[in-house]
Amino acid sequence: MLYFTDGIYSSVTGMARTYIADLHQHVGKEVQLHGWLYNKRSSGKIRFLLLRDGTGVVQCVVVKANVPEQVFAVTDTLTQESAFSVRGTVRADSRAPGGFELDVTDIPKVYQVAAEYPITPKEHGVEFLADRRHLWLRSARQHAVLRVRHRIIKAIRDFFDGRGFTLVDSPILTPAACEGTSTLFETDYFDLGKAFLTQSGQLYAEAGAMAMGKVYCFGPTFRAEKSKTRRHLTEFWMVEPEVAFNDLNDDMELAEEFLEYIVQSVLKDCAGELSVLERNTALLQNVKKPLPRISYDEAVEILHRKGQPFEWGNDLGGTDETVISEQFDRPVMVHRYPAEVKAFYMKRDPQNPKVALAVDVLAPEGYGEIIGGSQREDDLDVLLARLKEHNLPQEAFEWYLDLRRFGSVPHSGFGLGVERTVGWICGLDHVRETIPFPRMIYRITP
RNA sequence: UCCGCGAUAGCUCAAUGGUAGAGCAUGCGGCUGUUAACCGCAGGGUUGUAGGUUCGAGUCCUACUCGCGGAGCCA
Repeated sequence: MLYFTDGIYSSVTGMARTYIADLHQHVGKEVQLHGWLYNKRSSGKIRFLLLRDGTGVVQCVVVKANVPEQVFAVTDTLTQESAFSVRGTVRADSRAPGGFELDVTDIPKVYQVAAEYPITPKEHGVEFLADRRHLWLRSARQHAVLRVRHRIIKAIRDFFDGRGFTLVDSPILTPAACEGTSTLFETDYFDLGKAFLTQSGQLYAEAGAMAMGKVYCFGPTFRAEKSKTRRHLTEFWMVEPEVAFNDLNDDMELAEEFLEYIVQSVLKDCAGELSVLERNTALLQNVKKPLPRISYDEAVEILHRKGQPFEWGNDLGGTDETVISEQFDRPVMVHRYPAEVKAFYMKRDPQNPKVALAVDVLAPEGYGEIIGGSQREDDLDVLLARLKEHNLPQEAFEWYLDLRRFGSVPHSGFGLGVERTVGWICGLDHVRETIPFPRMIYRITP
């Protein structure tokens, strides 16, 4: 990848700016880099400055005999995270982790000498780092996670955009609970009463699908549940495709192609990042369609065979999901859940009205549910009955019911949780590292 | 809301109920190839808060606060 070694000039020296990731193109030439001091080592008359610029880290070697006295003196004033620019000659060196070093000729500008930096090269606890998330983002590990996250989001957009989907954004402020189940964040909304932060864009995506055929919405989602686990955030990102005339099987096919596309894109473009994260990619290589499909009934059989206490009719818990996913070498799709544990809008299976035409995709290695989807109930009268059963106010859903009054068709869709997907692909032990500024029940800063 | 674990130097952690310690970071000094560099010296503490037991509490007891993990709920 090229990082714009283009016409951007330093106002200080009039010399083109070069990025560390592009150094391989400049071996033997003089370049000027701009960045921050990542770490420093010294040995008498030689200084090793580790410079990071967002694209990588390079060791800059300052030899006392080779630079003016004041340049050498400047190196002793630079503290960790001080910002400066450095000029020198690029040299390939097998000892360097990145393969290249810079033989420094000048330090033309020191932007700022940083105050004592709290995050040292040694280990820190999670609370300490979380309090300084805005600085923690500068570390190599966090760079890798954020780059993978970026690549995943790009893959999501490329996948749908390349298949004729239209992005139809759903609102974040909504008048009522979408599904009536979760606890939502509430706020005053002028003279119109209460408003809630959305827990899902799905109902609006259905309206989009009836208008445009194939749509997806992609935005932040909010849950006020007091969930306190490594898989939960109060604010997270979800992408929700919705397709008119798709049944449950079409939905599962879309989901497996989608997951394959995301994972293979990351494997292809983020090998360096996954290496920094020490991620074993063997299982990720397996993520290709077809993904195994089992019914909820078969999932219950697996649990019983593995000695897991479980009663038909319950939803799968975190441990149950892990036990099931351990039986497979790639994500597994579990379909046809008991209708009673699922949302009101899911269509029941005509073959067995006790189950809903729903599907959850469970990621391997205990990362849990990354996709939840279903075929939607498209019959007006059935939907009206479901609203009553769930004690939901019909008037709040009139617009949604209109979708069944004016050209109702079978349709289906699903939602993918971005943070869980990032956590799974990166092999992280907590979703709080998958988003730049995580929001959890006991943390809203920084 | 429930269950479990934890809180000691800026950070990560030690310390049988008997004088509060180390590594890193910081400051000073040394070293021309260091890779979380190394070597020497120095500064740095109301042991989360409030009570209690004891001749004596970082250590034992009670309550509280905050955090972490899990359950429930969910992506």
